[in-house]
Formats: sequence, structure tokens, C-alpha cells
Amino acid sequence: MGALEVKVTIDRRSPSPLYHQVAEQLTSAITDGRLKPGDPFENEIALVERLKVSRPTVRRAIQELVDRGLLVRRRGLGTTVANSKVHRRFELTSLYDDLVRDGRQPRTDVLTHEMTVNERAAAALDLPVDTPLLHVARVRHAGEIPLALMRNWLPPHLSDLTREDLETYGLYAILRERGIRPVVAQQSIGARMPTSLERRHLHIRGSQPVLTMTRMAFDASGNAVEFGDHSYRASDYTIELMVDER
Amino acid sequence: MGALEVKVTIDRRSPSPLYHQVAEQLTSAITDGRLKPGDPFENEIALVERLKVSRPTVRRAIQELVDRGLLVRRRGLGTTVANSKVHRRFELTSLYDDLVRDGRQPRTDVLTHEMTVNERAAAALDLPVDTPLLHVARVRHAGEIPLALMRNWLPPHLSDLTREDLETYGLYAILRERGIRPVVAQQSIGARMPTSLERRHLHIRGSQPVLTMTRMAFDASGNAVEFGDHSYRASDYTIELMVDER
DNA sequence: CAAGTAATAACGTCAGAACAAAGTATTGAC
DNA sequence: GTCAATACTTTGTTCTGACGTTATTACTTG
Repeated sequence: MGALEVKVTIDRRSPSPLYHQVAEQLTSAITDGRLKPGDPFENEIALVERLKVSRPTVRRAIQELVDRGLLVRRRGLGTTVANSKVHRRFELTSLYDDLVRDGRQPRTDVLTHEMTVNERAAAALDLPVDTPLLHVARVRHAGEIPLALMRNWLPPHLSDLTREDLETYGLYAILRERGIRPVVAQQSIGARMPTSLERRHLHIRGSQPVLTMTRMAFDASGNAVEFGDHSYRASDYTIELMVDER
Repeated sequence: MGALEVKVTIDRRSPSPLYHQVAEQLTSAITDGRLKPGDPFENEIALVERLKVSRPTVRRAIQELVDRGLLVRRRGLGTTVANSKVHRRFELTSLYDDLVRDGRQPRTDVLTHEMTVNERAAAALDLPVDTPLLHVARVRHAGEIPLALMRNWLPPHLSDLTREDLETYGLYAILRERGIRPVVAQQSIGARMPTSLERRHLHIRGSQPVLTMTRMAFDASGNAVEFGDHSYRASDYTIELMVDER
């Protein structure tokens, strides 16, 4: 009843689907605080009449917000704004993106850039074990602190990435640029004492561990995109993630 | 054209929705290998006529598989079985579940079980800092090896969990039993050298690190469910996860 | 007055239809 | 024979309409 009416304008000439236009505007109403956690949400039928669109369209828009955890629907009860502190979904990002977002100045040194055969990486990427892969090893700095030693293996169709590209951009930015979008990744996170190589490149002194992460990434069709084996200075880095069971 | 016709039987008297019945049977056709990666999938309209259901029903069923990464749809082209090695979505599980699945004999010792006020935990759970919380510390063994030292804080409405419950069942199993389903969690993973408490309880000798994980878990409405601060023997444990951007 | 019951509001499921958009394959002109 | 226009296939979007299911509220009744 006393639900706030969020202002929504729809443009039927836009190439963007109606349900998406609606979803976008409802989303921003929540993220910018016009609607607060616990607030009752305008019901479907009222929205249908107010926006002059069909019920499936409204339902699909609302469903989009429910999937992202912004709304909670209960049959017979109505829809309310979720009380979630953290509306953000976990995204498949790279360390580079993280640093840029934090406003720190990242720098990348490329240590290795060569074609090799690596059985473990090939197996992880679901390719024949003797497939030649582009092997890249990089050290990522934040300011003057070396944070990560990253070793990645890329399948043949990406073997033309240049050393210069990798020094300038993050790996995932380069892939996105080429229209390659990793959407699924299997990661394994652990910890151990550093190797001498890691001690040297990450400036680890004394008895400090490294945080390790291996990752197999695939695109929407299940094609291998990259295999990565990374080590982080544990004293300066944690892996943040958002698990979402919806 | 030459797409295989997956056998699907639908029961209109079942309380289970039609789209779900269809999705289930299509899913098993892929997971048990009747349909293989790359195989063309029967098109929507053909399925509609064969199963005598409406197109929205078929579309919703197919969408369910697409969301789980089993199928790939391309407009004008058709639908094909995804080439994914790993169809399984990452699930919000506990170590206990992992061990049981591996067939190892888990054992839990409850070290602490008391009401306390903890500012950090209360803040994480989005509760007033002086809220009394149930603090539980446990050691989880696999066989005779101590794998994890787990400290959890639970909000007031869960403070009646008994020591016995916690020794017998996993925390998440107890919560499920009560109809509480954590669906979102913010986790932070790191590594460091063990404290003396951790050395003692996890039998860590010499210079071996621990893998640490803190977690804030919430239910679908955004209500706090638990705050956890865990340490794992890094030599025997890694955190496996599946990132999914769909 | 309390407990059961009926009305109501809201979301959930399902159908059938029409048109749009994106690829692919075919056809026709030069 | 090559290239461009056209036809066709398949998924994407949107609509209208109907009925089912669940929780709340108000009313009735013992």
C-alpha cells in the first residue's frame, strides 16, 4: 500500500529491452538510497499499470534484482528491499583491477615471455599435454612494494600477446579488449613458505609465508582462456570474495 | 536438425512446476553423458511440440541449464551443450561437508562455548557492538590430523545451540535443520604464521604457515547468520572455489 | 472471547500469439 | 565465379489472459 513509487521512464524506441530498462532504474533507486532496506516494494500489478508494460516484463525486471540480492520476494506477502550490507556480487577481476580501484599506482615487470610445453597447465586447460602454450611470468608492484608473482599459461590462439601489452595492461583487460570474456573459473587457494625465487622477487625476508592461488578460467562456451599460478605476499594481500547461493 | 531427442516425461499432477521437471530431465541427460559437449540441442519450438507444453515453459527450463553453465544459446544459431569441464557451481559448504564427502572420519572438539561481547564480530554481523553473542571455538580433525581451528560468533536468536549439537553436527547442518539458510557470505582469505594457540591445537611444528579465512554470512533477507574466523593447516588444506559470472 | 474460517492481496505458474533480431544458407545478377 | 540481396531458421522480447498458492486480515461462530 504505502510503497514508494520509484520514478521509471521507459523508452520503447531504445534497443535496450524494456525489462532491462526497468531493472536498471529500480536498481539505482536502491543503490543510491531512495529505497532503504526493509522498505516495502511496489507490487507487480501496480507497477504494470503505472509503467504501462506487461506483467512478464515487470516480473523479469524484478527477478533481475532478486537474483542480485537487492530484493526479497515472498508469495502472499509482497516484495521488500533486502537488508543486505553487501549488495555487490563477487566479480571475476584481477589484481590489476583491484589496485587501480584502490587508487594505488600499479607497475608490472614481465620476467618471462616464451612458448613452452607444460603438462600441468595444458591439462588444466583441457588441451593435449603437448600443446605449446604462451608462458608469461610477471611481478606486480603497488607503489614500490612487490605484491605478487604471477605465472600464466595461455592457449595457442592467444599466443600473440606481446610483452609490451602485458607491461601496460592487466591480462584480463587485454582479454576483454579482444572480446574474450572469462565467465567461469575454478580456483584453489593455499599457503606455504616461499621458494627462493619468490623470496627474491617479492622481497620476502625472514619467516613470512606466501598466499597461493591457481586458477583455470573458461569462457561461456567452456573454452579454455588461461591457467594461472600466482603467489602473493601474505603480509600485504588478502583475497576477498563474495559467495552467493541464489 | 539432427539433434538428439532427450526423453522427457512430464506429470501435470505433480506439485513440481513443469519447467522444473523439464529442466531436471534435461540436466541429467547432460550429466550422465547422453548429451555430450558440443552436441546440438533440440530447438525450442521442436521441444514445445514434442512435450506439448508452452514455449515460455520450455524457455524457462532451458534458461535454468544456461544459468548453470550446461548450455550455450546463440540467437540464429541454436543451442549447444557447453564444453565445460566443471559444470558444478560453487556451493556454500563447510569443511565438515567436505570431509564427509571425501569419506574421511571427521571429529570435532569444542574448546569454548560461551556468551561474550565482541566488537569486531558484532560489527561484522551488522549488530550493535554491545550485543552479547554466542562464541564457539572448535578444532576439526580428519582422522587423527587436526585440520582447522574455527572460532564463530552467532547472533542472539541462535544462542541456544548446545555444545553437544556442535560436537555432533557441522554448524551449517544445524542451521539448515532450523530452516536457516545462509545464501550470501563475504569471505576474506589470507595467510600468516601461526599463533602459539594455533601451533598447539593444530600440531604445527617448525616454520609452517596457516591459511586464514574470515566469513560473514547472511540469509536471503540479509539477516546476519554467523561470523567466523578460521585457521587451517596450510600443508593439508586448500580452499577450492568456483567463480561464476553469469 | 477465542478459535476457526472466509475474503483478499500478492506472488507463482502456464498458455498462446506475434513480432524482432541475429546468423546461416541460398539464390540471383553481373 | 564472386558478391550482394534475399529467404529461412532459431532464439529474444513483449503482450494478453487465466488460474494456482500462500500469507494476512477480518469476520463469524461456538
